[in-house]
Amino acid sequence: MSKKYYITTPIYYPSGNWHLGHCYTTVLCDALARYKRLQGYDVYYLTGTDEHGQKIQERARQNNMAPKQFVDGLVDDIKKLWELLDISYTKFIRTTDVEHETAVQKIFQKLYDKGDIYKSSYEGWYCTPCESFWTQTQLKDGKCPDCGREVKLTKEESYFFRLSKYQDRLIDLLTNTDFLEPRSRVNEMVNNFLKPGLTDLSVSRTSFDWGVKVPFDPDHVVYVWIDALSNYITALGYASENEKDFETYWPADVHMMAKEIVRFHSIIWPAILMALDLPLPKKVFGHGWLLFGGDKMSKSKGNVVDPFILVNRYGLDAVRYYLLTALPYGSDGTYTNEAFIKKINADLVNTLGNLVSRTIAMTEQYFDGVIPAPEVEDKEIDQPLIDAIKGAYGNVTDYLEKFEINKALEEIIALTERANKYIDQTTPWILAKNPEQKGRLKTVIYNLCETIRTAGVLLRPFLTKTPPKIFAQLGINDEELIAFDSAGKFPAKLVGCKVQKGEILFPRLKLEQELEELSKLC
RNA sequence: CGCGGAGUGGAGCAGUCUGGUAGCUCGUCGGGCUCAUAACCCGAAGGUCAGGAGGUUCAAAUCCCCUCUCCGCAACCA
Repeated sequence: MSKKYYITTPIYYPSGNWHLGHCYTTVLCDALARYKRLQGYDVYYLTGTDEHGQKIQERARQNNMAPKQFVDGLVDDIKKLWELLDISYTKFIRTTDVEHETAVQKIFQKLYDKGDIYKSSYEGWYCTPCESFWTQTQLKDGKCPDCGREVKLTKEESYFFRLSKYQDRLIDLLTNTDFLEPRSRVNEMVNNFLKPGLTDLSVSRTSFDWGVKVPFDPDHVVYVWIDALSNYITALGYASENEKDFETYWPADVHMMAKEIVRFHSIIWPAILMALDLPLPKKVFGHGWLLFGGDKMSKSKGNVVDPFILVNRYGLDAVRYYLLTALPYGSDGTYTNEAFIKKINADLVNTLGNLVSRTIAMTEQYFDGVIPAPEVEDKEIDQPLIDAIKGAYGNVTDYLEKFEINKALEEIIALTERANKYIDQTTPWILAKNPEQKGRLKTVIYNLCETIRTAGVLLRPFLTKTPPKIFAQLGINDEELIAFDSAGKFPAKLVGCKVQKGEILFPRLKLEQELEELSKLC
């Protein structure tokens, strides 16, 4: 059996505005999943939706729909989005799946039987119009922080999870292992929540009923913590009659998410797993936010960028490329239409696309499209390019292992930049005029073809449309030549391949014109 | 003193952990080339690194202190 790799996105809350932020996390995981698959891992890639809760119930009511009916539509939308983005997930879990709901009840029961869940009550300030509970410290001037209206002291019965019991183990986990990355998030968690001391966690609600019923107390529904977080194991069949996938894939290799939910995944989730006596995930990674201009993307701010518009207009790979390069390790990044257009032009059009175009064109013109065997070398000029070709594979994989996706891609673009320079150094068009230089020209063309082959192979985890186009243009029929680890091998067996000029990989975008169009469309 | 992050040429960023006179991409200007998608290659101008005529040091963007500004987090927005 091959090595396994289990990667997850969070399960998204169907708020009705799927935007580039959701796309970021999901495309990021997709790239990692593809990367591991290409390396021969048995990959399980999970994504899904978190569909219970008061907000959904309310919004469904506003739309005169049953909650399930309401979320069904939103789930259809997001599935279409993932299809649009070529997301290669293994399973899409919904918290409304019967298997999930059943398993959640079993988990809740198990924790209760063990004594890690107990019944009690909590006091809070209740805002009737908002139907929300607030703690003393959350109140603004004694009023509801959301709407500013009066609140009244109310007592609500609830089941509690003994989170406090796991405090020491959690501190140890976060501070003494690399469970949580980036490291800066560890400080945040430890200083804000662990050091001050954990309090037990309310894990049921009676104020709404759109959720999983507590098995032994149907007035209560299981609150989000246990319902949503446990998707990572219920998706694999945990607490079902068939736990085969669970046995194969758990623990997760990485839970990927944006920074605002790191807390739940690095404190509450491990505690639940500890209580269930299950192995912990190997890694929780909290990436930054894709900001719009300087602001967080949100519907209320009206700055949501529609992924469908971008993909339809610029192609999937342009969008995937931008997303994957937009965020440095652990930090925030920005989306603007202008930055997007410029980045695509600079990297994909001018550098990568143009290199492929000119290389194929020269191979056709000088060698009738048949990739020649190298003959005459010029070590001083050739070696730096060959070193770059050979080195790229190791650099890219190193960055991927460290979740520095943007740098991995930079590495590939840098390779193509290097090849563009090589063309100027070797001036093939001059070599072509002198029959005595034919041998030298063969080597130059061969090296260039190798470069674009390597770039194409290395791009396979990130871009889904472009690599096959590059291989087709190179006339590659041999699977070996597109295998991921073949990227590190030079020379490969390209000699004799019949190149074929295809459509331009990425058409040039006119900045002014596109900005105008986009402002109309969005 | 709530916690965390950030403040570097016109824009966006790297460099700060392991101190030694600042680097990348885009833009601008000049040159070269013509295989290529007005693309490509080379070169230049432009910053003294938020502020403190602060501390440590032979030497600080880089370590310490203070101030200012911006952003995020504080029970469910990737």
